[in-house]
Amino acid sequence: MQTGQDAAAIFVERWNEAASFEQTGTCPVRNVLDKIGDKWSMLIVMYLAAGPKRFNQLHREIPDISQKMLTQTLRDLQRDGLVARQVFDTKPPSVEYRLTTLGHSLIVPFGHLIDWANQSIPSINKARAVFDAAS
Amino acid sequence: MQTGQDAAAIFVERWNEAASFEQTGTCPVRNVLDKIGDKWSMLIVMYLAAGPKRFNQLHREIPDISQKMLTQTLRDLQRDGLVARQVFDTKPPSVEYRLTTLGHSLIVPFGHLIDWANQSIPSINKARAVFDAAS
DNA sequence: GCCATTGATTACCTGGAGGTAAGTGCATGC
DNA sequence: GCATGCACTTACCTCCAGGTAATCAATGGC
Repeated sequence: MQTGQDAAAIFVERWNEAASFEQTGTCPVRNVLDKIGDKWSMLIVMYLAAGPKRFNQLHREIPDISQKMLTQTLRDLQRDGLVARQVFDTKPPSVEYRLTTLGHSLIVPFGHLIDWANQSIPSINKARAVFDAAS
Repeated sequence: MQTGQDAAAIFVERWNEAASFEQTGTCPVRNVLDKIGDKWSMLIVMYLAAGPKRFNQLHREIPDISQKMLTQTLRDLQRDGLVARQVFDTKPPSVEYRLTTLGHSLIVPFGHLIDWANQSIPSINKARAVFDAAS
């Protein structure tokens, strides 16, 4: 709770700080949250948490992602230093993706969020049912 | 780490489960992540963490949100049971928003994420600089 | 020769999140 | 009698994340 309050203060502060930038929404916290909110980043991180994977291996395990989005999301993760890309000079060149130390460190706090989500889903669904019934 | 791995497994499982639905993206975990990823939900939760606030009070404290989005986001949070709305029958009717118990419980895991983000920003920026230099 | 696989890139298109601006009904202040 | 504040609602528009599909260059199997 205390940590939460502190975090809230920092969060709001940074957010406001970014708001004063105006030109670009370069709030560092928002920056991270955008990745978490996008459709594929966290899914890929979670798949890579199990160990390094090749491009098409990921593609097969996540059938509903397009090649374009897989490439693009991996690039973004690589750019942010969460994922490392390694090319092997085999006959048909193969590429391996693995989480970096930084990438692995995300799994812990993100895991807490997922745990919260899973625990809270019943309450949320109940609240929604009540809300929708009254409208 | 262990918790993280477990969370990852549950996450991926649920995600896939939702993928099998096909018709609607009703993955419960994605459902929660969408709120966290959207532009205003978490900012409002963080502002309300400090205590109950009135509509226009929030609007003044977050100047760059539109009335439309403030109303809409508050409604969504209310529907999910994260925020409670209380109407006072004063001469110009006033409305107060406060976090529910469920809403407060989000602050803890979300705070971990923010902490991670703040701690990791230097690494991320460095990684970006390196990546951008090599392209 | 034909086709598949590997890891991409590119052009084109759509849906929906979110912004802008105006309007609403009521009450108080000047 | 006009403006202001409160808590919205509505119509309209814009932008971009993400999807679809075609293409690429090299290689090995049939």
